[in-house]
Amino acid sequence: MLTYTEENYIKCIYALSDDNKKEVFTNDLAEAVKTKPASVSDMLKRLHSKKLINYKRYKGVTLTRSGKEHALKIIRKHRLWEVFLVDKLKFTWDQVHEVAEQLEHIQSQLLIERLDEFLGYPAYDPHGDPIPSAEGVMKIKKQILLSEMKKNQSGEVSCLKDTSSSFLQYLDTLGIEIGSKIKIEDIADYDRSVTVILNKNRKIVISEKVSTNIFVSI
Amino acid sequence: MLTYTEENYIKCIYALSDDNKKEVFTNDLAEAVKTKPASVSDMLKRLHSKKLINYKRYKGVTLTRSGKEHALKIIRKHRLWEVFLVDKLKFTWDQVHEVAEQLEHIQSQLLIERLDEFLGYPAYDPHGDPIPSAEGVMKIKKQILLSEMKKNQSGEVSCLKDTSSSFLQYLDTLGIEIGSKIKIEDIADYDRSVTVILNKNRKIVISEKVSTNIFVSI
DNA sequence: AAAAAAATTCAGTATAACCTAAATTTTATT
DNA sequence: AATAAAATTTAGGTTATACTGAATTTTTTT
Ligand SMILES: [Mn+2]
Ligand SMILES: [Mn+2]
Ligand SMILES: [Mn+2]
Ligand SMILES: [Mn+2]
Repeated sequence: MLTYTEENYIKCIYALSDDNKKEVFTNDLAEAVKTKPASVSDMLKRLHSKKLINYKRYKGVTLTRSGKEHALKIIRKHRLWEVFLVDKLKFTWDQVHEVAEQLEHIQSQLLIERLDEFLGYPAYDPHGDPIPSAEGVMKIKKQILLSEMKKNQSGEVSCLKDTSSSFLQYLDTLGIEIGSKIKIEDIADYDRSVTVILNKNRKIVISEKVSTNIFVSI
Repeated sequence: MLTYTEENYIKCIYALSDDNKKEVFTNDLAEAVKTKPASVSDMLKRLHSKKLINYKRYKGVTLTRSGKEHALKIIRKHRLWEVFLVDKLKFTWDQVHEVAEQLEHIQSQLLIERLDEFLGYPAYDPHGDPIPSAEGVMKIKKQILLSEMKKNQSGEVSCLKDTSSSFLQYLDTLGIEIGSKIKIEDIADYDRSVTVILNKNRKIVISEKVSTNIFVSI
């Protein structure tokens, strides 16, 4: 059984490793878990002795098979709880993350199975992120960043890179949500801001900072 | 903010104090939280310094106003989650306690308000225990132990003193649930076992060990 | 009132998780 | 290749929680 903190490290390593494809480095991890590199080194030793990570001093870490399984379980729980909060308890998409951070650590196989069933086996969370199956399989959607789209290209908002409250609330004011139809009308050379036709009926201008945080399926 | 363990102590003190009417003693508390009296003494000092308990060495403890408020909030969360698990996720009444022990520590005002609303503001949990209001008011039902009923007296099963899985599962085999109609047909002098008419159509015999763990409203 | 038993506290130990500062290793630059 | 810079680890220490065994205080029994 992992401690609360160990679970957070594992989850973080998975997130920073891009589905366990890249090594994760101590300083990046320290920043992500809001602690000091020295503390991370301590923890990496622990995680290694528990066979959750592959670890060679100074060389960065990856998750072992077991570590990745743990990570996907926690992500599954986090995202299912987010769906619960939005669909059943009428939370807004910017209110769910903090609570889900706590709920993801609840230990009960039965609970999460039944929750999944109760929610109708959702495939995506409120921010468009895919929910891993009970077997630990997560299918990645084909999607590109809005900032990478060409003029006149169309698509549908599928997922958000930044899920901070402030970003989500700003999207609310813009009227952008998961599933919104997008067509690129123009891209300004000067600042890379894009003019977008939203849901075929509204024209809005999006800064580069925003367009690099929105994924679109095309 | 209280730690997980502090919350468990506070809840336990409340439970052992019979709604804060009696002092609670170190050894009893140690047994209840499954630790050593020496550890309890440590914790009592901490809880005292946080002004959650009234504490005089060797004299037992009671909760302060603030301590009691905390206790009732935790109990409220525990029981609301139990209702959720049974009503929405099809848990049986003997499966909920362990998970609720974890869920009761989730910190979110909004979550518990919305959960309460989602469940339709239930007054009782699956074991018949009253759910404190958001303001911390818990109304005690008028009820007596089945073992204290007289011959020919009638009533309705309202609450269970023992909520262990084994007891609840035994009640399942007897066909007893919250709301079951009860009439005392006979009481054996020899072992205090009672013969009961259940729901006006079935006759069962109940040992004293069982009858002292069932509350009945009359 | 003294002795025995029970309850409680005190003193010391262990573990998880963190920190700062210093040392080491790797990488980048001259 | 030598030096400088950056990244990482190690060393040593702190705080919070919770444990055990010994000492102390209170209560009960004789
Ligand atoms: Mn989230
Ligand atoms: Mn999410
Ligand atoms: Mn319970
Ligand atoms: Mn209950």
